[in-house]
Amino acid sequence: MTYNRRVTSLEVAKYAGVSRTTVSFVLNNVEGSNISLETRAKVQNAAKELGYIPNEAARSLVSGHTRTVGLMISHAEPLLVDAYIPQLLYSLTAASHQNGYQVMLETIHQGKQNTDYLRLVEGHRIDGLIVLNTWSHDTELPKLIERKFPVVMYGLPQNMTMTDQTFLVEIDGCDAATRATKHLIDLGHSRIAHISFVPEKHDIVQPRRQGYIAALEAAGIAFDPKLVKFGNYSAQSGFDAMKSLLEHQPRPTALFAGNDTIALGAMAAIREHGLRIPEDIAVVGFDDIPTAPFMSPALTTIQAPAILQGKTAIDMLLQRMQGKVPAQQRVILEAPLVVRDSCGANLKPKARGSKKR
Amino acid sequence: MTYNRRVTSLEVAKYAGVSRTTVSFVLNNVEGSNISLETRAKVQNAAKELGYIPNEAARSLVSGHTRTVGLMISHAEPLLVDAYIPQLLYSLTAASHQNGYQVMLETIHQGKQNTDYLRLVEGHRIDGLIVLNTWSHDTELPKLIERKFPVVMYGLPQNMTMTDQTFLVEIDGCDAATRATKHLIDLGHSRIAHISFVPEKHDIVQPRRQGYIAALEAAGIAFDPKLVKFGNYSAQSGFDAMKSLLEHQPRPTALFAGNDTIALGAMAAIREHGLRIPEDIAVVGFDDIPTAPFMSPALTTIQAPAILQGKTAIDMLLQRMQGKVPAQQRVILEAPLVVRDSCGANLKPKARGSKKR
DNA sequence: GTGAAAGCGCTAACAG
DNA sequence: CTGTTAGCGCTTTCAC
Repeated sequence: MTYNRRVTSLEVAKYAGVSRTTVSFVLNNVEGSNISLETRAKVQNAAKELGYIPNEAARSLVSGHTRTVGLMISHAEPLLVDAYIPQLLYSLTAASHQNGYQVMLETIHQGKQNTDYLRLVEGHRIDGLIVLNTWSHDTELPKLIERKFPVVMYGLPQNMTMTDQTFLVEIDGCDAATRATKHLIDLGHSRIAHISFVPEKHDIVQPRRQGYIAALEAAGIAFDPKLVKFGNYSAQSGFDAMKSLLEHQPRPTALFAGNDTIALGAMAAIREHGLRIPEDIAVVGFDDIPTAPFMSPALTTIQAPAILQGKTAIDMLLQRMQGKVPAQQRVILEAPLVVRDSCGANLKPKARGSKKR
Repeated sequence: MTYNRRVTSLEVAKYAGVSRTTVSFVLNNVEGSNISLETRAKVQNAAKELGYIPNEAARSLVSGHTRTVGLMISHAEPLLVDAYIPQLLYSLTAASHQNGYQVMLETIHQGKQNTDYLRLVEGHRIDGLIVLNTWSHDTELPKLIERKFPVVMYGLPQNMTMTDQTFLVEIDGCDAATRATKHLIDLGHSRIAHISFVPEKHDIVQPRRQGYIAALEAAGIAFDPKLVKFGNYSAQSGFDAMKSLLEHQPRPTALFAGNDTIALGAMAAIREHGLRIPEDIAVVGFDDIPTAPFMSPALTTIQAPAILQGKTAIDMLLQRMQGKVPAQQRVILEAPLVVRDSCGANLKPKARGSKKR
């Protein structure tokens, strides 16, 4: 590679007629260093003219930090089919860059429960870590957290308990699921099916299931395990699960789906079965992905605040990386139910409304 | 931060009773260093027992490379609403990790045409760069490429020409658009609308538009600029654009959408207008996002090979980073038309088929 | 076969 | 107010 281009701080120093120390002080804006405005300007000009950009490896070797946050996605497969993580990614990278941090992506594929992300930490490639999908069999993550490495998670893994080093940005999935299910109950449904992800693989799913059951119990409806199916995060899995639910007699009259993508697949199955939504089967989703308002019919769903969640997580992590203690250890964000057409609530009062969000 | 944990190669050396050189040779499997199997084992044990992980900053300071690839997404907004980039991301990170490379994400937000990604290059934080959405006003990227820094792009930006340093992994968007449009023409349509992204912002869109026009011309159909609308990549923009197209008289009888998400929004507008798909308006999309088979009706669309595209780009970049010259400078991947129900081709011959992909 | 020593480019005490 | 100097932890040439 004839890729030669190495302006070092020494060259800048020579060019400006000062020492490397001065260059470092000026360019890093070190406080308490009384350097004349004139010298400052000379250095800054020299740096600009030579196109000097410090070598980050050298910088982080001596400073001990990297200005980089790691982003671990334990199950990367949802990226392929679901719209929630991409939104999080957008917000996470935007917030990081705004604060001068780079983002290093560490994904774990195909259920390979590896701990490669530790190399990022131990190899001093990142200053902090955001964990998107926790994976409860990971025994390294709790250790890392206990060692006070800055970590922010999107929910508490099943194999961990809160300690003073646990920092979370989450929604109350149980409460949200209860509200979603209750909404269907209030509309007169009692045979309400639920399709979710495989709980062993996804910590996020347990609260949603619990909330679903809680709502049924609160209404005096017996919980029927046959009305619960597990797929993955994909539309295909929602389609398949719904097909099998439709063979159940008596047929369910409503569905609470574990996410919007599953709901989309399930709705396709319902239509293929010749049934109408919401007249024959009402559907409520979870996440409010951007395409939810444009589904047919527009999807009633729990609005998970992806953008805010990303920004909040970075704010929290930033504080931890600077040695501060965030105001809250556990930030719980609002997740309101957005009523559209798929649940049937808009059926009687008036004709279907506009799809504008 | 009481985050103390610094096993250095010196400690490993001491523990194993050898010198740092030996440790380095053993752990890096340096060829030509005759080290006894016994010593090797001692070192490897020591490293394992002490939990030694080399400091990457030190390593890359001296070696000059970082085992990291940069991933630049010029317009990050599609992440919020479209499913194509996430798939690419999945495949890109999977291929990188498989080859022992980390992925650094550099996103540009809100049309801020900055060149921050240069800091990754000049700061020696990455060994190579993948550019997802090119941005034609960027004058730095061509320079970087000319300086032989390893770059692989997803299509040639409008302000660049092929040189021997240009490496691309793309699809023939023009040809694909021609085939999509011709498919509609063959089904008897002549008033075919087209909704795409704003061309000034998205290099990818021009070939699609050209292909659309080429197909019309080949069939002797006059191109009507009023049938072409520009939105962005979102469903909302497709919805809005379609609403305005539906006011056009005589109404278009078919739509070729610039991507599947736009198609989804457009279909919602068509339904809201009380029209049927495909009977009143046939729809063809572009990308084949994973939810396309589950839309209502299942979307006929051009299948863009996201997964393969990601893998191929990494393969190419890997070669370039190792100083090799890839076999091809310009890899063009297949993008077949997938016929489902939204185009109407399945209407006459038989009832609508299964939605299984 | 193994070790001593130099140096990657930077920051930050410590003198001057 | 500025310069000298000593490392950060690793790789790698060159002697032993």
